Parts: sequence; structure tokens; C-alpha cells
Amino acid sequence: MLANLLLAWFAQHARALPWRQSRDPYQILVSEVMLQQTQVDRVLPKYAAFLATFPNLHALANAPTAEVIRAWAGLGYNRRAVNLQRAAQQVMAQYDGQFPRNVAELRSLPGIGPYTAGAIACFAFEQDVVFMDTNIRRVLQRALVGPDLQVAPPERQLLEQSATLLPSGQGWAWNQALMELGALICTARNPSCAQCPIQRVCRAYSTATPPALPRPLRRVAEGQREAYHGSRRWLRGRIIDALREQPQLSLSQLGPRLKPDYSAADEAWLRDLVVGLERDGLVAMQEDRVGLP
DNA sequence: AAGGCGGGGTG
DNA sequence: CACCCAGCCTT
Repeated sequence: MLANLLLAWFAQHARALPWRQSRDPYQILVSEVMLQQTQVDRVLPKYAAFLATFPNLHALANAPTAEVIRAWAGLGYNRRAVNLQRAAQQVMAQYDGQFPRNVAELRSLPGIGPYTAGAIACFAFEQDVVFMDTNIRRVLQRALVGPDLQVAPPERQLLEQSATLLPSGQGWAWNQALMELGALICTARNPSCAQCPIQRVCRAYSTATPPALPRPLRRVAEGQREAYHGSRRWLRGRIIDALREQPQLSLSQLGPRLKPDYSAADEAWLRDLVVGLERDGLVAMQEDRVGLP
């Protein structure tokens, strides 16, 4: 019953997202990696541009890594760009350019974990496999367990239930629909239970507690708003951004772009950041100059 | 089992 | 501000 309700709703309300129109494993791979911890709305414009620049596996595998990192601007988690290209290169080298179809082999590619391997097997090759992401987890927990997300069943258990509920031959629609419901209706905050197609069979709905009262207004602490600004993560992002514009920079050129009062005494600090980026394959250093690889 | 990794949007 | 977002990798 749950599956029937969910799939009927999905057939009516699914967004026409570009990666849903494709079964090309390369295009699916690109979309899934971009969507790791990144919202659909932010991915959409980058996705089209990326595929225009790197239309197929061959183009991506053979591109300068610097170009791939540039195409990743605005998406965050820049290591994903490096791993995506390495995955493309590995498919070319180890699989003769033909994507492996099973989850275990997909899982061996860099940057492809349990979720993405399942998603490619399902969304590109239309296999009846189950996997977990933040939307599927929340939807299944609410529907099958109840409203309290604090008492989380083991991941394995939710996956088993998903596999049991999955209508044979419709894995693609089942997983897409779970994720779509989580994105549009069964949201983390303020879910739209009134519009929910599965409310009749949802444990969280039948035992739903009234919506929490609005939080008391916090005092706006203007002074201490920034914890992220100036952090290591932020600095790494600034370095990559600078190198997207300027192919090569010396440390003494780079430093002032991160820290207005940069001096020679800061070089060890800056070098540590650069070494970290180098280890991630995001920059290359030669002599005293830094650049995208 | 934790922490690191980007960046922007939302309540 | 705290939280959220189609996770993955290293330690």
C-alpha cells in the first residue's frame, strides 16, 4: 500500500530534473557526485554547464584537472571534483570505458560510497537495489518507525524494509519517489503532512505531535556571527578560488589575499594549508609557486 | 566512531 | 545563530 501511494504521487508530482531524463551512467555519475551534500537548486545550473564542458567520460578523463576544479566553482567540497575525474580515468583504464554495473565494482571508484554506488546501479542501470541517503532515511523512519527521529533504528534495518517494500521491477521509481517525497513534502523541518500522499499509512502522522511553538527570539549577537569566516575550511576555499583566477601564485602573493596583514612570519601557516590541499590533489606546488594541478 | 571537508539558504 | 543539504574518506 505504501508503495502504491508513493508511486502514484511520484507519477503526478515528480520534478522534471535533467538527470531523471537520462540513463547514461556518466551523466548519472556527475549528477550524483554533485548532489552529495548539495541541494538540487544549487546543482542544476552547474550540472548543465559541466556536461557542456565535459560531455562524456573521455572528455572528463582527459581534461586538465585544473579545468575540472574550475568547473566545480560554487559547489563546494572541491575534492569531489578531483575524485570524479579520477573515477572517470579509472573507468577508462580498468573497464575500457564501460561503466561497471554492479554495486561492488562501482563502490571501488574514488568518491563513490555506498549511496552513490547504489544510485548509479539503480538510476542508470535500473536495478532493484536499495540504498540510504538523508531523504530516504527520514521518510522511512517517519513512515515506518514514528515521529521521533532520535530513536533511530540501525541503518541495516531500514535498508531491509526498503528492499521488502520495493515493488519488483520498479526500483528506479521507488528510490526516486522516496527522495522526492523527502525533498518536497517530508522535509526535515515543517513537513507538509497535510499534502502527504502516504499520511494514511505513516506512523509519524498518526501519532503526530502538534507543531512546536515558534522559538523565542534570540538576541542578535552581531559581533560573534562568524565562526566559519577565517576557519581552515574557509581559507582552503579562498585559496582554490584565487587559483581559479590566477593559474600560478607564489606564497607571498597568495598570503595577502587570505590575510590582509600577512607577513613572512605567516609562511609556515600558509604552507601547511597548501600542503593539505596538495595531499587532496587540489593544488600542485613547484618551487615556491602554487597552482591548480 | 569521529572529524574534516564548502558554501549557501532557511527559520 | 543553529540547522540543513541525493556523502565520502581518513584516522
